[in-house]
Order: sequence, then C-alpha cells, then structure tokens
Amino acid sequence: MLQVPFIRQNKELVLERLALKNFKETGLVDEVLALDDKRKRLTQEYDETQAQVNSLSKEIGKLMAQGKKEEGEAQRAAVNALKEKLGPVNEELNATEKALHDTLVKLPNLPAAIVPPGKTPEENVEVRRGGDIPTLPADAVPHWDLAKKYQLIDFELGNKITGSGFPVFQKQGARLQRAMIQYFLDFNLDNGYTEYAPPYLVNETSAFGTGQLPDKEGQMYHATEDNYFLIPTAEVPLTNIYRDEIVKDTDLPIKMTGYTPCFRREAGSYGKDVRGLNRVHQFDKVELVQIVHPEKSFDALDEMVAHVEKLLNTLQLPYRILRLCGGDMSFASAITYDFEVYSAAQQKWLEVSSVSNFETYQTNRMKIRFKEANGKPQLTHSLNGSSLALPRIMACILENNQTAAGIPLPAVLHRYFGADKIA
RNA sequence: GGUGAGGUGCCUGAGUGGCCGAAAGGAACGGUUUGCUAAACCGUCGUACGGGCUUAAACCUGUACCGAGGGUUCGAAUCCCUCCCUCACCGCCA
Repeated sequence: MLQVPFIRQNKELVLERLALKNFKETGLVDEVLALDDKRKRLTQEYDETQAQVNSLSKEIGKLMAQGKKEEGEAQRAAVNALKEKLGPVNEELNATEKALHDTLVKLPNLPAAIVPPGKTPEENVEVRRGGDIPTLPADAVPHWDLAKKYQLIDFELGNKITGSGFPVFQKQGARLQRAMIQYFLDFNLDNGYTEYAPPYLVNETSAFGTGQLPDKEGQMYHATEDNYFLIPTAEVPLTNIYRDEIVKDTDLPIKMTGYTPCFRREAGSYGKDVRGLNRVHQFDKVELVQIVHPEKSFDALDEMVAHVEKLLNTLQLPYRILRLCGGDMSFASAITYDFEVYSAAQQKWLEVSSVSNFETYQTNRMKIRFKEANGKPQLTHSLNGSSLALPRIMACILENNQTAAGIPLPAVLHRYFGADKIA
C-alpha cells in the first residue's frame, strides 16, 4: 500500500499517476488525508491523557507505600475521571485507524513515470521482439491435437478426476514438463538466485502481503476449513519469506527462485481462449522474486527482464516484450513487462511471463525493511517475474516445432528430457 | 484427534502487580590492544506512532508494544477470559 506521508507531500503527483492507471475513485486520496489528520489529533489527545494517568498512578503507588491512604484515595478518583474520558477517545482512535487502513488498501500502486498511458491491452507498448516466427506446414495443428497425437496430455481425464482446466500430463508430456522445471531452476541458480520450495497454501496474512487480499479473493481457491488459500503464484510464499524482517543493507539484493504449481479460479473465463493449455486452473511455474535497495529496483527490473529474455532465447521461441499501459497493469505493480510467445498454429501471442517492480507497495504491507549501518529502517522494494509459466511454453514448443517426423526440442532441454525430440 | 507444556528483544534466557522497554549471557556493530588470527577490555546494541527543536539530521519528549484481542486494577510482561501459534508424548497417516 501507499505511504501516507508520501501521499501528503505529493498529492498532485498521486492524483496524476492514479489517472494514468485509469483509477476512478480519486476521492479516496482526500479521505486518506482526512482520516490521517483525525488519527493524529486523536493520538495526541489519547497520549496526553494517558500520560497524566501514568504519572498520577505512580504517585498513588508512592503514597500507598508511605501509608498515606487518604491522599491515595483522592488521587484514585482523579484517575478514574480521566479514564472515563479515555475510553471513548481510544475507541474512536481504533475506529479511525481501521478506516484509514481500509481506505489506504483501496488505493492501487502508482505507475512509474515511464508507464505508457492507456486503458486496454491494445495500448500496451511493444518494447522489442526476438526469435523467428516459424513457417508451419500446411497441415499444422494446434497443441491440443498434438497432445492427443503423441499422448502428452489428457484433458478429458482431468475433467473426470477434478474438472475442466485440470489437465493430466502423461508419458513424454509429463517428462517434458519435469524437464522444463529442472532446466528453468538450474538456469536461475546459475544466475545467482537461491532456490526455495515453499508451501502451496498460505494464510490470510501472506495473501494480504503480496496484494491478493482483500480485492482478489475470488481468484484464489480457498480452503475454508483452515482458512488457507491455494497459491496463485509462488510470488506469494516466496516474498512472504521476508515479511516482518529488517535485513542489513549488505544482505541486499535478495534473489529467490522457486517452482510451484499455481492455482487460479479464473472465474468467468470461457470460450476459445481457454482451449487446451491456454488457460487452466492449475499450472506449473518457476518464479523469480527479488528484494532490493529502493535505489536499485529499476536496475533489478532490467536485469530480470534480460534474464527472462535470455531464457526464452535458449528455448528458441519467438517472443515479444510489452510494457503494459497504466490501465492494463495489476493493482500492486508500479511497472510491468509482459513476455508473450507466439503460438504459431493458433496464430496468437500467449503471455508466459510478467515481470514487475512493486516498489514499496508490497513491502509496506509486509514491512520488509533494511537498515544501513547507523540508519533507520527503510522499506525495501520488491520485484517478481515468471521464468517461466510452463503450459503456454509447452504449447508453443509443440506447435512451433511440429514436423511430420515428430517434435524436435530445443537443445537445452535434451539432457533433461532424455531425448532430442518427441516421437 | 487426545493429553501436557509453553509463546519475553537478533538468539538463549530471567522476571508472578508499581523501582520493567525489560536482568544476564551470546551474537552483531564501533573502538582500544595486537606482527596476523584469537583473546581481553571499553562502548553501542528494539520498533511504531505523536509532540518539541531544526533547513535537515542529531537530539529532547510523550504514548504503545513481552503471540493477538478483550477484561480486572489507581497501576499489568506479571491476574482473568477468548483466539492464534509452537513444542512434547500418544493415536492416525504419507
């Protein structure tokens, strides 16, 4: 969430940036400031009264110790009078703090200055492309047909076991998936990331920390019996590793990677966009998270973008990188780059990675801070990105590489897959 | 699921009503000493939100925080209630 002192000192900028994000409820900004004023006023009133109570109480203690009973009794009455005043003030203060928090949480992160204006995905700005779009044979088919032909994925079986959107990978399909996970993790480890295998269910506090709660509740599967949420991305447990920590500045940057399945309800998605692997409720992903010094976060962002790009290059897939416009960015992000690969048989671009800088939006919720040698604690910045989401990568590999004599795989996967092609 | 114990600062750990924001030890940081390492000695060693002073910081000051929330009391780490969590043993199970 945003920091109130920042809002106070930069109100015009805040309003300007919220407009860039196409955020309508700008009245919340004034509401936040008014509530914060009220909070300060009540805090002062409470503290001053409480200070009197405290000092009087000390005196009573001394009087009692000296055996001056009557004087003590008189003081007691005075303290009780003060306390009667204190109760309502405290109640109002608590209510105000809660209202402030609840209002603050409704404000999205501010987009960075270089975020392009716009409301829809069409207004995202293409930064660059790489790889070559293949020319497929005339009889080329989409990945769901290839999956059937080579017995890689059984979508119907998933329907039986769970429901729509839970594909069953099998045989070479299952092995290809495992090969990619291994390769992606190794690639990340080689580039200085530390590997984690985090829990797949998180508590409310963690889901709040990264911004899934309160507003995106409907997108997560909820284990209500225990009040746990199935993670929609490893970002949630990985970033929360450092929740409520104050690290040394020399510990930064913290670079984490982890493989997890991801669970998304995707309520309201139907039609051909959800065909095959295009959109599923459970999928595998290898994630990157960085916790960095606030002055270094844009360098870290560039580094992560370059990292994901390098990984995509080794897979020899045609891709493009988009800088998302204000209206298409997520609530918590200050700037996001999406990576899309070209699915040659479907003739469409599929998102396979999203790399974002959240600046202090998440870390303020989680209180992830750092301290310099003699300094005060300051919020770090957090970033994350996928490297990569597997289903769509698999879809593209299958479609783009298909030949009459099987599906050759990128060289980097051979040793993990145990063969150079699917046959 | 059952029974029992417990949640105190970076860690260990003392503290059963006022002198406790909290002993002691360790770690860490700064310094002295030292050929280097080690040791020894000295010092520092919480966070949040207010107020004052200030260009700002430092500093001074108030309040809160000993798992969370509520209660008793003039006064709570300490007593009471609720919740959460951890650990041990038993049961069950991968």
